[in-house]
Amino acid sequence: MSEGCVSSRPRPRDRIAGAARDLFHKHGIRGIGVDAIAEAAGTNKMTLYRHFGSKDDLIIQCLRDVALEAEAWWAEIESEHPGDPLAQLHAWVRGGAEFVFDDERGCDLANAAVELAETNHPARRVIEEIKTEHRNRLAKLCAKVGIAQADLLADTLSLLLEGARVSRQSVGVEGPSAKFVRMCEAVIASFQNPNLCAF
Amino acid sequence: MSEGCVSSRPRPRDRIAGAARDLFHKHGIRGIGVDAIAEAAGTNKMTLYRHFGSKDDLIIQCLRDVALEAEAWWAEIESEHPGDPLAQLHAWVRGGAEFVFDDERGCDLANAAVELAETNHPARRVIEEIKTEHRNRLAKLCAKVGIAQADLLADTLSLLLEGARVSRQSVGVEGPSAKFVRMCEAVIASFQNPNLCAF
DNA sequence: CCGGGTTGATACAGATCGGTAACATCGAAG
DNA sequence: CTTCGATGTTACCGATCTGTATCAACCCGG
Repeated sequence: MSEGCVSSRPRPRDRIAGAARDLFHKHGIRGIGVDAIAEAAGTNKMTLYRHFGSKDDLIIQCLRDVALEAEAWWAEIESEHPGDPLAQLHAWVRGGAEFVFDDERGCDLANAAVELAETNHPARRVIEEIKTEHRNRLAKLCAKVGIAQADLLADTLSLLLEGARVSRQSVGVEGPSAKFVRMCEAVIASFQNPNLCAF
Repeated sequence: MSEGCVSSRPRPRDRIAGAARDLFHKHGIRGIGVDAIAEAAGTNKMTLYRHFGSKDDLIIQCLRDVALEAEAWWAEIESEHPGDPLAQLHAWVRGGAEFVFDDERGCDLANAAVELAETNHPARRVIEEIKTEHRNRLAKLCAKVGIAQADLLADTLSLLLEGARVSRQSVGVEGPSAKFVRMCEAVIASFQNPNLCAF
Protein backbone atom coordinates (compact mmCIF):
# COMPACT_ATOMS: atom_id res chain seq x y z
CA MET A 1 0.00 0.00 0.00
CA SER A 2 1.16 3.54 -0.65
CA GLU A 3 2.58 4.19 2.78
CA GLY A 4 5.76 5.85 1.63
CA CYS A 5 4.72 9.24 0.37
CA VAL A 6 4.27 11.61 3.30
CA SER A 7 4.31 15.20 2.08
CA SER A 8 2.13 14.66 -0.97
CA ARG A 9 -1.45 15.71 -1.49
CA PRO A 10 -3.96 13.49 0.27
CA ARG A 11 -5.98 11.14 -1.82
CA PRO A 12 -9.31 12.34 -3.20
CA ARG A 13 -11.31 10.40 -0.68
CA ASP A 14 -9.71 12.17 2.27
CA ARG A 15 -9.85 15.55 0.57
CA ILE A 16 -13.54 15.06 -0.02
CA ALA A 17 -14.19 14.00 3.56
CA GLY A 18 -12.24 16.99 4.86
CA ALA A 19 -13.96 19.49 2.60
CA ALA A 20 -17.33 18.01 3.48
CA ARG A 21 -16.69 18.35 7.21
CA ASP A 22 -15.62 21.94 6.77
CA LEU A 23 -18.53 22.96 4.58
CA PHE A 24 -21.15 21.01 6.50
CA HIS A 25 -19.92 22.74 9.61
CA LYS A 26 -19.98 26.23 8.12
CA HIS A 27 -23.16 26.12 6.06
CA GLY A 28 -25.08 23.24 7.55
CA ILE A 29 -25.75 19.88 5.96
CA ARG A 30 -28.70 21.08 3.94
CA GLY A 31 -26.98 24.34 3.12
CA ILE A 32 -24.29 22.85 0.91
CA GLY A 33 -24.46 20.64 -2.13
CA VAL A 34 -22.24 17.77 -3.20
CA ASP A 35 -21.06 19.81 -6.16
CA ALA A 36 -19.63 22.52 -3.92
CA ILE A 37 -18.01 19.89 -1.72
CA ALA A 38 -16.33 18.21 -4.66
CA GLU A 39 -15.09 21.53 -5.98
CA ALA A 40 -13.70 22.55 -2.59
CA ALA A 41 -11.94 19.21 -2.44
CA GLY A 42 -10.28 19.93 -5.78
CA THR A 43 -12.11 17.14 -7.53
CA ASN A 44 -15.50 16.54 -9.08
CA LYS A 45 -18.83 15.07 -8.19
CA MET A 46 -18.22 11.81 -10.02
CA THR A 47 -15.23 10.94 -7.87
CA LEU A 48 -17.19 11.86 -4.79
CA TYR A 49 -19.93 9.41 -5.68
CA ARG A 50 -17.38 6.73 -6.45
CA HIS A 51 -16.07 6.92 -2.88
CA PHE A 52 -19.32 7.67 -1.07
CA GLY A 53 -22.43 6.07 -2.41
CA SER A 54 -24.68 8.94 -1.43
CA LYS A 55 -24.72 12.24 0.37
CA ASP A 56 -26.11 10.48 3.42
CA ASP A 57 -23.12 8.15 3.43
CA LEU A 58 -20.82 11.15 3.28
CA ILE A 59 -22.69 12.78 6.15
CA ILE A 60 -22.30 9.68 8.29
CA GLN A 61 -18.60 9.47 7.48
CA CYS A 62 -18.18 13.08 8.59
CA LEU A 63 -19.96 12.39 11.86
CA ARG A 64 -17.69 9.43 12.49
CA ASP A 65 -14.70 11.68 11.83
CA VAL A 66 -16.06 14.09 14.41
CA ALA A 67 -16.16 11.20 16.85
CA LEU A 68 -12.54 10.35 16.02
CA GLU A 69 -11.51 13.92 16.73
CA ALA A 70 -13.38 13.82 20.01
CA GLU A 71 -11.51 10.65 20.96
CA ALA A 72 -8.25 12.42 20.21
CA TRP A 73 -9.37 15.22 22.48
CA TRP A 74 -10.02 12.76 25.30
CA ALA A 75 -6.64 11.19 24.74
CA GLU A 76 -5.01 14.62 24.90
CA ILE A 77 -6.75 15.40 28.17
CA GLU A 78 -5.62 12.13 29.71
CA SER A 79 -2.06 12.42 28.47
CA GLU A 80 -1.69 15.96 29.78
CA HIS A 81 -2.79 15.01 33.29
CA PRO A 82 -1.96 11.35 33.68
CA GLY A 83 -3.38 9.79 36.81
CA ASP A 84 -5.03 13.03 37.88
CA PRO A 85 -8.77 12.71 37.19
CA LEU A 86 -9.65 16.04 38.79
CA ALA A 87 -7.18 17.90 36.61
CA GLN A 88 -8.60 16.02 33.63
CA LEU A 89 -12.08 17.15 34.56
CA HIS A 90 -10.98 20.77 34.73
CA ALA A 91 -9.21 20.31 31.41
CA TRP A 92 -12.51 19.06 30.02
CA VAL A 93 -14.15 22.29 31.15
CA ARG A 94 -11.42 24.43 29.59
CA GLY A 95 -11.57 22.42 26.38
CA GLY A 96 -15.33 22.77 26.28
CA ALA A 97 -14.93 26.51 26.69
CA GLU A 98 -12.68 26.54 23.64
CA PHE A 99 -15.41 24.83 21.66
CA VAL A 100 -17.88 27.42 22.83
CA PHE A 101 -15.79 30.52 22.24
CA ASP A 102 -13.61 29.63 19.28
CA ASP A 103 -16.40 28.30 17.12
CA GLU A 104 -19.64 30.03 16.35
CA ARG A 105 -21.35 27.07 14.74
CA GLY A 106 -21.71 24.69 17.64
CA CYS A 107 -21.54 20.92 17.74
CA ASP A 108 -21.75 19.15 14.39
CA LEU A 109 -23.56 16.20 15.94
CA ALA A 110 -26.22 18.30 17.63
CA ASN A 111 -26.61 20.45 14.53
CA ALA A 112 -27.01 17.38 12.36
CA ALA A 113 -29.74 16.08 14.66
CA VAL A 114 -31.55 19.39 14.22
CA GLU A 115 -31.19 19.43 10.46
CA LEU A 116 -32.02 15.77 9.85
CA ALA A 117 -35.44 15.86 11.42
CA GLU A 118 -36.68 12.55 10.06
CA THR A 119 -36.53 10.11 12.95
CA ASN A 120 -35.53 7.29 10.61
CA HIS A 121 -32.57 9.04 9.07
CA PRO A 122 -29.57 6.69 9.24
CA ALA A 123 -27.35 9.42 10.68
CA ARG A 124 -29.50 9.64 13.80
CA ARG A 125 -28.36 6.28 15.09
CA VAL A 126 -24.76 7.36 14.67
CA ILE A 127 -25.35 10.64 16.46
CA GLU A 128 -27.02 8.99 19.42
CA GLU A 129 -24.31 6.37 19.62
CA ILE A 130 -21.49 8.90 19.67
CA LYS A 131 -23.19 11.24 22.11
CA THR A 132 -23.97 8.40 24.44
CA GLU A 133 -20.41 7.20 24.42
CA HIS A 134 -19.22 10.72 25.16
CA ARG A 135 -21.63 10.89 28.06
CA ASN A 136 -20.44 7.60 29.50
CA ARG A 137 -16.86 8.68 29.21
CA LEU A 138 -17.50 11.87 31.14
CA ALA A 139 -19.42 9.94 33.80
CA LYS A 140 -16.52 7.54 34.20
CA LEU A 141 -14.16 10.46 34.65
CA CYS A 142 -16.40 11.98 37.31
CA ALA A 143 -16.46 8.63 39.09
CA LYS A 144 -12.68 8.49 39.05
CA VAL A 145 -12.60 11.90 40.65
CA GLY A 146 -14.50 10.35 43.51
CA ILE A 147 -17.74 12.20 43.01
CA ALA A 148 -20.60 10.43 44.77
CA GLN A 149 -23.23 11.28 42.16
CA ALA A 150 -20.90 10.93 39.21
CA ASP A 151 -23.62 10.34 36.64
CA LEU A 152 -25.59 13.36 37.74
CA LEU A 153 -22.54 15.60 37.61
CA ALA A 154 -21.64 14.30 34.15
CA ASP A 155 -25.14 14.94 32.87
CA THR A 156 -25.19 18.42 34.36
CA LEU A 157 -21.90 19.30 32.71
CA SER A 158 -23.11 17.77 29.47
CA LEU A 159 -26.21 19.93 29.44
CA LEU A 160 -24.22 23.03 30.27
CA LEU A 161 -21.84 22.42 27.38
CA GLU A 162 -24.58 21.50 24.97
CA GLY A 163 -26.56 24.53 26.03
CA ALA A 164 -23.58 26.86 25.79
CA ARG A 165 -22.78 25.73 22.27
CA VAL A 166 -26.33 26.12 21.03
CA SER A 167 -27.00 29.34 22.94
CA ARG A 168 -23.94 30.90 21.40
CA GLN A 169 -25.52 30.46 18.01
CA SER A 170 -28.73 32.25 18.97
CA VAL A 171 -27.68 34.85 21.52
CA GLY A 172 -24.00 35.17 20.77
CA VAL A 173 -20.89 34.91 22.93
CA GLU A 174 -22.01 37.70 25.24
CA GLY A 175 -25.06 35.66 26.19
CA PRO A 176 -25.41 33.05 28.92
CA SER A 177 -22.59 31.04 27.34
CA ALA A 178 -20.09 33.67 28.53
CA LYS A 179 -20.14 32.26 32.03
CA PHE A 180 -19.78 28.64 31.01
CA VAL A 181 -16.50 28.00 32.84
CA ARG A 182 -17.69 29.65 36.02
CA MET A 183 -20.84 27.56 36.07
CA CYS A 184 -18.99 24.31 35.48
CA GLU A 185 -16.43 25.00 38.17
CA ALA A 186 -19.15 25.88 40.66
CA VAL A 187 -21.11 22.75 39.86
CA ILE A 188 -18.02 20.58 40.23
CA ALA A 189 -17.15 22.24 43.53
CA SER A 190 -20.68 21.71 44.73
CA PHE A 191 -20.55 17.99 43.93
CA GLN A 192 -17.22 17.67 45.72
CA ASN A 193 -18.83 18.73 49.00
CA PRO A 194 -21.52 16.08 49.52
CA ASN A 195 -22.62 17.72 52.78
CA LEU A 196 -23.42 21.04 51.19
CA CYS A 197 -24.33 19.75 47.76
CA ALA A 198 -27.90 20.59 46.85
CA PHE A 199 -28.03 18.06 44.04
CA MET B 1 -63.74 44.69 10.38
CA SER B 2 -64.94 41.08 10.50
CA GLU B 3 -65.01 40.76 14.26
CA GLY B 4 -68.36 39.06 14.47
CA CYS B 5 -67.77 35.55 13.19
CA VAL B 6 -66.23 33.45 15.89
CA SER B 7 -66.58 29.80 15.03
CA SER B 8 -65.72 30.10 11.35
CA ARG B 9 -62.55 29.00 9.63
CA PRO B 10 -59.60 31.30 10.17
CA ARG B 11 -58.52 33.49 7.32
CA PRO B 12 -55.92 32.14 4.89
CA ARG B 13 -53.14 34.25 6.37
CA ASP B 14 -53.55 32.72 9.82
CA ARG B 15 -53.98 29.23 8.45
CA ILE B 16 -50.77 29.63 6.49
CA ALA B 17 -48.87 30.94 9.48
CA GLY B 18 -50.18 28.09 11.62
CA ALA B 19 -49.36 25.40 9.11
CA ALA B 20 -45.93 26.91 8.56
CA ARG B 21 -45.14 26.86 12.28
CA ASP B 22 -46.26 23.27 12.54
CA LEU B 23 -44.32 22.04 9.52
CA PHE B 24 -41.21 24.09 10.21
CA HIS B 25 -41.21 22.63 13.67
CA LYS B 26 -41.64 19.04 12.53
CA HIS B 27 -39.43 18.96 9.45
CA GLY B 28 -37.16 21.92 9.90
CA ILE B 29 -37.16 25.13 7.92
CA ARG B 30 -35.14 23.74 5.05
CA GLY B 31 -36.99 20.45 5.20
CA ILE B 32 -40.33 21.78 4.02
CA GLY B 33 -41.33 23.75 0.95
CA VAL B 34 -43.80 26.56 0.52
CA ASP B 35 -45.99 24.33 -1.62
CA ALA B 36 -46.42 21.82 1.18
CA ILE B 37 -47.16 24.63 3.63
CA ALA B 38 -49.84 26.11 1.40
CA GLU B 39 -51.43 22.71 0.87
CA ALA B 40 -51.44 21.97 4.61
CA ALA B 41 -53.09 25.35 5.14
CA GLY B 42 -55.85 24.41 2.71
CA THR B 43 -54.85 27.03 0.20
CA ASN B 44 -52.25 27.47 -2.50
CA LYS B 45 -48.84 28.95 -3.04
CA MET B 46 -50.14 32.09 -4.74
CA THR B 47 -52.15 33.14 -1.72
CA LEU B 48 -49.17 32.42 0.49
CA TYR B 49 -47.01 34.78 -1.52
CA ARG B 50 -49.68 37.46 -1.49
CA HIS B 51 -49.57 37.51 2.33
CA PHE B 52 -45.89 36.85 2.84
CA GLY B 53 -43.51 38.30 0.33
CA SER B 54 -41.03 35.47 0.63
CA LYS B 55 -40.28 32.30 2.52
CA ASP B 56 -37.91 34.28 4.71
CA ASP B 57 -40.73 36.64 5.65
CA LEU B 58 -42.87 33.69 6.58
CA ILE B 59 -40.05 32.25 8.68
CA ILE B 60 -39.68 35.52 10.57
CA GLN B 61 -43.41 35.71 11.16
CA CYS B 62 -43.34 32.21 12.62
CA LEU B 63 -40.49 33.11 14.95
CA ARG B 64 -42.43 36.15 16.14
CA ASP B 65 -45.41 33.90 16.80
CA VAL B 66 -43.17 31.69 18.87
CA ALA B 67 -42.23 34.76 20.89
CA LEU B 68 -45.90 35.58 21.39
CA GLU B 69 -46.57 32.11 22.70
CA ALA B 70 -43.61 32.44 25.05
CA GLU B 71 -45.04 35.69 26.37
CA ALA B 72 -48.32 33.94 27.00
CA TRP B 73 -46.41 31.30 28.92
CA TRP B 74 -44.81 33.96 31.11
CA ALA B 75 -48.18 35.55 31.72
CA GLU B 76 -49.58 32.18 32.74
CA ILE B 77 -46.75 31.62 35.18
CA GLU B 78 -47.28 35.00 36.78
CA SER B 79 -51.03 34.68 36.94
CA GLU B 80 -50.84 31.27 38.57
CA HIS B 81 -48.52 32.47 41.34
CA PRO B 82 -49.23 36.17 41.75
CA GLY B 83 -46.74 37.95 43.98
CA ASP B 84 -44.78 34.76 44.61
CA PRO B 85 -41.57 34.96 42.57
CA LEU B 86 -40.11 31.76 43.97
CA ALA B 87 -43.18 29.80 43.01
CA GLN B 88 -42.98 31.40 39.59
CA LEU B 89 -39.39 30.28 39.25
CA HIS B 90 -40.31 26.72 40.11
CA ALA B 91 -43.18 26.94 37.67
CA TRP B 92 -40.64 28.02 35.04
CA VAL B 93 -38.66 24.86 35.73
CA ARG B 94 -41.74 22.66 35.47
CA GLY B 95 -42.81 24.41 32.28
CA GLY B 96 -39.34 23.99 30.83
CA ALA B 97 -39.50 20.30 31.64
CA GLU B 98 -42.72 20.08 29.67
CA PHE B 99 -40.95 21.58 26.68
CA VAL B 100 -38.17 19.04 27.05
CA PHE B 101 -40.29 15.96 27.52
CA ASP B 102 -43.43 16.64 25.51
CA ASP B 103 -41.65 17.75 22.37
CA GLU B 104 -38.89 15.91 20.60
CA ARG B 105 -37.93 18.68 18.25
CA GLY B 106 -36.56 21.30 20.62
CA CYS B 107 -36.74 25.07 20.47
CA ASP B 108 -37.81 26.57 17.16
CA LEU B 109 -35.60 29.60 17.70
CA ALA B 110 -32.47 27.61 18.44
CA ASN B 111 -33.20 25.20 15.61
CA ALA B 112 -33.69 28.09 13.20
CA ALA B 113 -30.32 29.52 14.22
CA VAL B 114 -28.75 26.17 13.42
CA GLU B 115 -30.47 25.85 10.08
CA LEU B 116 -29.97 29.43 8.92
CA ALA B 117 -26.22 29.41 9.12
CA GLU B 118 -25.61 32.60 7.14
CA THR B 119 -24.74 35.25 9.69
CA ASN B 120 -26.56 37.89 7.67
CA HIS B 121 -29.85 36.09 7.47
CA PRO B 122 -32.62 38.48 8.55
CA ALA B 123 -34.11 35.90 10.91
CA ARG B 124 -30.96 35.89 13.03
CA ARG B 125 -31.61 39.37 14.38
CA VAL B 126 -35.08 38.30 15.40
CA ILE B 127 -33.83 35.16 17.09
CA GLU B 128 -31.22 37.01 19.09
CA GLU B 129 -33.70 39.68 20.08
CA ILE B 130 -36.26 37.19 21.36
CA LYS B 131 -33.74 35.02 23.16
CA THR B 132 -32.21 38.04 24.83
CA GLU B 133 -35.55 39.28 26.04
CA HIS B 134 -36.32 35.85 27.43
CA ARG B 135 -33.01 35.86 29.25
CA ASN B 136 -33.64 39.29 30.76
CA ARG B 137 -37.05 38.24 31.89
CA LEU B 138 -35.70 35.20 33.69
CA ALA B 139 -32.97 37.30 35.30
CA LYS B 140 -35.55 39.78 36.55
CA LEU B 141 -37.54 36.95 38.06
CA CYS B 142 -34.44 35.60 39.82
CA ALA B 143 -33.78 39.06 41.18
CA LYS B 144 -37.32 39.27 42.53
CA VAL B 145 -36.76 35.98 44.31
CA GLY B 146 -33.95 37.73 46.13
CA ILE B 147 -31.08 35.79 44.61
CA ALA B 148 -27.81 37.66 45.03
CA GLN B 149 -26.31 36.57 41.74
CA ALA B 150 -29.57 36.72 39.84
CA ASP B 151 -27.99 37.06 36.39
CA LEU B 152 -25.72 34.10 36.92
CA LEU B 153 -28.58 31.91 38.10
CA ALA B 154 -30.69 32.96 35.14
CA ASP B 155 -27.90 32.16 32.71
CA THR B 156 -27.25 28.80 34.34
CA LEU B 157 -30.91 27.85 34.11
CA SER B 158 -31.00 29.10 30.52
CA LEU B 159 -28.11 26.89 29.51
CA LEU B 160 -29.61 23.90 31.28
CA LEU B 161 -32.89 24.33 29.43
CA GLU B 162 -31.25 25.01 26.10
CA GLY B 163 -28.97 22.04 26.61
CA ALA B 164 -31.79 19.75 27.66
CA ARG B 165 -33.84 20.61 24.60
CA VAL B 166 -31.00 20.08 22.17
CA SER B 167 -29.64 17.01 23.94
CA ARG B 168 -33.04 15.41 23.77
CA GLN B 169 -32.80 15.54 20.00
CA SER B 170 -29.44 13.78 19.85
CA VAL B 171 -29.43 11.38 22.80
CA GLY B 172 -33.13 11.06 23.49
CA VAL B 173 -35.23 11.54 26.61
CA GLU B 174 -33.31 8.93 28.54
CA GLY B 175 -30.14 10.99 28.15
CA PRO B 176 -28.86 13.80 30.35
CA SER B 177 -32.10 15.72 29.78
CA ALA B 178 -33.93 13.23 31.98
CA LYS B 179 -32.61 14.90 35.12
CA PHE B 180 -33.39 18.44 34.03
CA VAL B 181 -35.76 19.28 36.87
CA ARG B 182 -33.48 17.87 39.51
CA MET B 183 -30.55 19.90 38.23
CA CYS B 184 -32.53 23.12 38.12
CA GLU B 185 -33.91 22.68 41.61
CA ALA B 186 -30.45 21.95 42.98
CA VAL B 187 -28.97 24.99 41.27
CA ILE B 188 -31.74 27.21 42.59
CA ALA B 189 -31.31 25.85 46.10
CA SER B 190 -27.59 26.43 45.85
CA PHE B 191 -28.06 30.06 44.87
CA GLN B 192 -30.48 30.57 47.74
CA ASN B 193 -27.76 29.76 50.27
CA PRO B 194 -25.12 32.42 49.55
CA ASN B 195 -22.88 31.04 52.28
CA LEU B 196 -22.69 27.58 50.80
CA CYS B 197 -23.10 28.56 47.18
CA ALA B 198 -20.10 27.57 45.09
CA PHE B 199 -21.07 29.88 42.25
C1' DC C 1 5.82 -0.45 -23.45
C1' DC C 2 1.41 -2.02 -21.86
C1' DG C 3 -2.70 -2.68 -19.28
C1' DG C 4 -5.87 -1.71 -15.68
C1' DG C 5 -7.55 0.78 -11.95
C1' DT C 6 -8.18 5.65 -10.54
C1' DT C 7 -9.44 10.06 -11.71
C1' DG C 8 -11.13 14.14 -14.50
C1' DA C 9 -14.60 16.40 -17.47
C1' DT C 10 -18.87 17.02 -19.31
C1' DA C 11 -23.34 16.37 -20.11
C1' DC C 12 -27.52 14.88 -18.61
C1' DA C 13 -31.75 12.96 -16.03
C1' DG C 14 -35.35 13.69 -12.82
C1' DA C 15 -36.94 15.96 -9.06
C1' DT C 16 -37.73 19.92 -6.13
C1' DC C 17 -37.23 24.45 -4.92
C1' DG C 18 -38.66 29.61 -4.50
C1' DG C 19 -41.18 32.79 -6.93
C1' DT C 20 -44.34 34.88 -10.72
C1' DA C 21 -47.95 35.63 -14.48
C1' DA C 22 -52.48 35.25 -16.02
C1' DC C 23 -57.02 34.32 -15.51
C1' DA C 24 -61.21 32.35 -13.29
C1' DT C 25 -64.13 32.51 -9.15
C1' DC C 26 -66.25 33.91 -5.10
C1' DG C 27 -68.23 36.96 -1.46
C1' DA C 28 -69.51 40.85 0.59
C1' DA C 29 -70.37 45.83 0.55
C1' DG C 30 -72.38 49.53 -1.94
C1' DC D 1 -77.25 43.76 -9.26
C1' DT D 2 -72.86 45.44 -9.66
C1' DT D 3 -68.31 46.15 -8.41
C1' DC D 4 -64.13 45.26 -6.30
C1' DG D 5 -61.00 43.04 -3.48
C1' DA D 6 -59.55 38.49 -1.82
C1' DT D 7 -58.87 33.92 -3.16
C1' DG D 8 -58.32 29.64 -6.14
C1' DT D 9 -56.19 27.41 -10.21
C1' DT D 10 -52.90 26.42 -13.46
C1' DA D 11 -48.96 26.87 -15.82
C1' DC D 12 -44.63 28.32 -15.98
C1' DC D 13 -39.56 30.17 -15.12
C1' DG D 14 -34.92 29.64 -13.72
C1' DA D 15 -32.12 27.79 -10.40
C1' DT D 16 -30.44 24.08 -7.69
C1' DC D 17 -30.27 19.53 -6.02
C1' DT D 18 -28.89 14.39 -5.89
C1' DG D 19 -27.29 10.97 -8.69
C1' DT D 20 -25.66 8.75 -13.25
C1' DA D 21 -23.69 7.80 -17.87
C1' DT D 22 -19.95 8.30 -20.86
C1' DC D 23 -15.54 8.87 -22.36
C1' DA D 24 -10.85 10.75 -22.10
C1' DA D 25 -6.60 11.24 -19.42
C1' DC D 26 -3.59 9.69 -16.17
C1' DC D 27 -0.46 6.98 -13.22
C1' DC D 28 1.79 2.96 -11.72
C1' DG D 29 3.09 -1.89 -11.56
C1' DG D 30 4.68 -5.47 -14.44
